[in-house]
Amino acid sequence: MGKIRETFRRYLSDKGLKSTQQREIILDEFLRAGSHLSTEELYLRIRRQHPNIGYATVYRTLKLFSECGIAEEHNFGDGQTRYESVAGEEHHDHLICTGCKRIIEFEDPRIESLQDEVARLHDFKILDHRLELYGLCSECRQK
Amino acid sequence: MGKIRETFRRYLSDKGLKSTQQREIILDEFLRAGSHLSTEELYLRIRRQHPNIGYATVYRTLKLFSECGIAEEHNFGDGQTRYESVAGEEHHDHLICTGCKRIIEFEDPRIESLQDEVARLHDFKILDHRLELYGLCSECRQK
DNA sequence: TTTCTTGCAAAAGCTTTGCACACCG
DNA sequence: CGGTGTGCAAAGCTTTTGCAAGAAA
Repeated sequence: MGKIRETFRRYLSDKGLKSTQQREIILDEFLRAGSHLSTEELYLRIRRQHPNIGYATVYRTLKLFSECGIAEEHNFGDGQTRYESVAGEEHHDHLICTGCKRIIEFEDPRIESLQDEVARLHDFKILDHRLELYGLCSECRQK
Repeated sequence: MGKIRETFRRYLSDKGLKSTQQREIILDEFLRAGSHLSTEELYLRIRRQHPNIGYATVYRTLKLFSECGIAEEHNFGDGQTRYESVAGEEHHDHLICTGCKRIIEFEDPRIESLQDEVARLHDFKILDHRLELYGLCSECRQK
């Protein structure tokens, strides 16, 4: 079984929560679909195959994913919360093209370590961070 | 006259917009009040002295500030848009204490230049960016 | 059974807009 | 005057929640 599924199921049982068909279906689709989906986008995808699953369930399940650490919430400024699977991979940040809305992930350990340094300077304990670069990709600049 | 007021007035006249009492009052209070205010917070402050100024006017005026570059919109994840005055000062980023909600500004040119490097690598033209470090300040850690 | 979940619909927040009247240039 | 701005209230959106019926343990 996938590591993520395992993490999720363990979280549920640890908390006395239940494993349900809906949660499995939502997790499947969440993992299958690309990253950075909004609640609504995921809901619409799921509804194709499972029209009886409600928006609230998707919403609540995504919160669960976030709580147990298999997904991260993001807010790219379009007024929708987006979720991204964190498949045990390295942390990464985002380049966001304001033209075509494309989201590119990147990762730079040098930036991370400078962040740690800033935090030390201010006697801060960093729990999370986000770095987003907004701009235009080469294609959109040509238009 | 302050540089910011001048910028704002020039923007208005360039666009054929009008300078009004309300806009002046809102700008005054915006500059006087600390940074990182939400629309509502600013509205409440203004209402003390000017109970007849409506929320919508504050909202629309903040948008104007943002358009003409004297304010920046932020979203720190609490569901409210916040505005910060950019008094011609250096760009800076934010350390946000999730305990006491305090917001500390910082600035690190080394991080900025690494960001530029990342953008170059992906053939991106950066128009804006944001870096936010969430965590606990020393006081909140002691509790 | 007992407790947790679900789906629906409704409530909440915050943001945005329509409109009639007021004001600026 | 003509066009823009204001204030109010209402509409829009997304996110949350209450509740009765349904499913897991």
